[in-house]
Amino acid sequence: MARSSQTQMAVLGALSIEPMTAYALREAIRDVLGHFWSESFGQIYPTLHALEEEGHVRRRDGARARSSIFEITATGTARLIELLSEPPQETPARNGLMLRLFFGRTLGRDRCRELLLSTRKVAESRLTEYEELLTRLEAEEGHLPDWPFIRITIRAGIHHSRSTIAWVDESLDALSGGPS
Amino acid sequence: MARSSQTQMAVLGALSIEPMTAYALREAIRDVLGHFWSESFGQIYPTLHALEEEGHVRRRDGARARSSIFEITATGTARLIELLSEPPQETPARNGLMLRLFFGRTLGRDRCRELLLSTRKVAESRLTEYEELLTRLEAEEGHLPDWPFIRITIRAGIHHSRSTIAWVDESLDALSGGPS
DNA sequence: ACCTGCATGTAAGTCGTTACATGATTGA
DNA sequence: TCAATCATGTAACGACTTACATGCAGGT
Repeated sequence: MARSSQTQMAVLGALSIEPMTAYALREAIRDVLGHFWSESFGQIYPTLHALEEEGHVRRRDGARARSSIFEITATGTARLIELLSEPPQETPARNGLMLRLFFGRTLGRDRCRELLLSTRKVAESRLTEYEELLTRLEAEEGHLPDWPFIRITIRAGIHHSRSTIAWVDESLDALSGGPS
Repeated sequence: MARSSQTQMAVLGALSIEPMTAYALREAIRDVLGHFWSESFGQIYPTLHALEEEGHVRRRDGARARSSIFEITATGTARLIELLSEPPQETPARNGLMLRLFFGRTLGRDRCRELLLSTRKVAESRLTEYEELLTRLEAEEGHLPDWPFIRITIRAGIHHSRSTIAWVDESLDALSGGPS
């Protein structure tokens, strides 16, 4: 239930795909889940130790103790399924862009336009990124059992970016005409 | 700059539209900004007091001291513009839905379908809500100078909900065929 | 007399980030 | 040998939420 189960979920999930060190874990979370998830450094180590004590992960000790590779255990997999089955808990909404636009009269039309333009730029580059990622992974990992699910998350990014771009264009139109 | 400027922005922004009590402020933030912003109770009072000390808001004292109506001052407006002009700071991504779908192989196809269906349901009811809100406010407040900006934020909700629905439908299609 | 809603606040605790501190390994 | 990267951890701090505590006003 409570107790930062969110971080546990991300850590166990990553290890369920492939065993790795804490350091690699952090990079995997940043690079692979980065588009929709983040964990800070200071969370990963304590969580990993807690999971180890509970027997949900274990060290697969190769020669050196200096860098331990963690792998998920059977109870860890059970725990992961349990966590994944909990309803996603919404983080409190905090959209700085919308807040600024909402008070756009005070901020001024020009600043709003700039905000919208830079939002568009970000959305466009994300869109390209997602599309390339999809093509590349489709070829490299298209046969893996995880792929259909990974694909869904990338498609979400694509849909979202496109809708952002459309909304920005509409909004810029709405803001033109009339002075500052 | 730092120091929970986000909360200050929301508070000053709300007061820039209309003076009100702390209590009303909390309700306004929940009801009006609720779709993209949230402030907890325990934040609003301290922030309001801090803003008062800095002279950015003042109490407009009617008869009773028991409920003070706060209004924004000239320096408060300046401060608000300053805050609104700062680039929106991204909150670290934490999308529980995507995390669960990403590990969908472990979670299981059926659970993923359920998740998607309930996401669709939420998106549909949001969409209806936004559309009704837009119609209603267009009539009631369509003439106010704040309206074009408020409208943009509602349209964002509409675009976003629609794109979510389209993505869900696509994903459900992708998940059908093949067993659990 | 009582309940609901308006109104104001505080305290404790969680969650999470950032910065700091340390050291091994590897390649140039 | 020196820099970059891999690797592990802690400590301090900040942001935010929840629960608690209090009391008034107005309607039934």
